[in-house]
Amino acid sequence: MGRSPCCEKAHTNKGAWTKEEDDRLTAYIKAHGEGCWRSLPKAAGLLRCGKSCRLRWINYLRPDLKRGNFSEEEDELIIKLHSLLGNKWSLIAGRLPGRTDNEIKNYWNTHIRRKLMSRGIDPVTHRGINEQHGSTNITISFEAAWDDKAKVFRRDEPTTTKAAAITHQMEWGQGKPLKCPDLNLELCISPPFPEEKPVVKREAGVGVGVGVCFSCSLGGIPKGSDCKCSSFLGLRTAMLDFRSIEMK
DNA sequence: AAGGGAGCCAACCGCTTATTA
DNA sequence: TTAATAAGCGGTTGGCTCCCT
Repeated sequence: MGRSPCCEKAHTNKGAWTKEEDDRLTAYIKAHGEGCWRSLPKAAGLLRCGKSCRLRWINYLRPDLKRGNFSEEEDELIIKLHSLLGNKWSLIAGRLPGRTDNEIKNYWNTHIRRKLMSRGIDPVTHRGINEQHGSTNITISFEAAWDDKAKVFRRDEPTTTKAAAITHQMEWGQGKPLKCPDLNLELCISPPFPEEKPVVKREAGVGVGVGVCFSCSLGGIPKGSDCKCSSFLGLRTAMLDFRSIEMK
């Protein structure tokens, strides 16, 4: 059995939105807010799929959208974020107020990719096109136990099945090192430790300070305002604080 | 002026993840 | 615990516009 369709295809419009449809959708959301997308089209008197309404609102009608050309600062921020996050457009968009994931994705594919190529940088790996790739091992391990009361992972306790499940969910190898030709890093992610200062590890004469928050450090949101440092990469399964990522 | 190709972007599709019963 | 459903996400497509020949 396949998934049931999100809407009745036979009675829905497709393709470009008309002015009237836009007005209806905008008026409805202004009056009732963003609620259940599935039931919205009927309630708003639109012959559209809920999914289509959601997309139209998020990508085009939302009043807080910036629109217009990307600034040089936005360009550089997108490049930085992409080098850290890859094609996680929604996460990148979250750091660029007024921009949507779709807009950034399109902009990346049409402008930035070419811009990087012209600089001799591979847009996928963010390394020089002519650079030789070295081999890399990435090992991610959790040494923590899940505290069900506090809903947090606690360090310095034996690894639990839940911690192992997260490793599995991240698809980073079930304990086996992941070979990645594009990075020369060995990473070790451990759970957050609120009172602890950011970890700085030095090895082979190279110090890596990693008290990093995307919002604060990359300039998206002023520190202390709306910054939610603890929701690292949107991972909700466990509270992974980027401050606790150790690099060696 | 017309035809064709390239670029751009809105919208769709299908998959994954989260939530609910 | 499991299945069904809803929402979210990223890749892809299709159509419009612009530019070049």
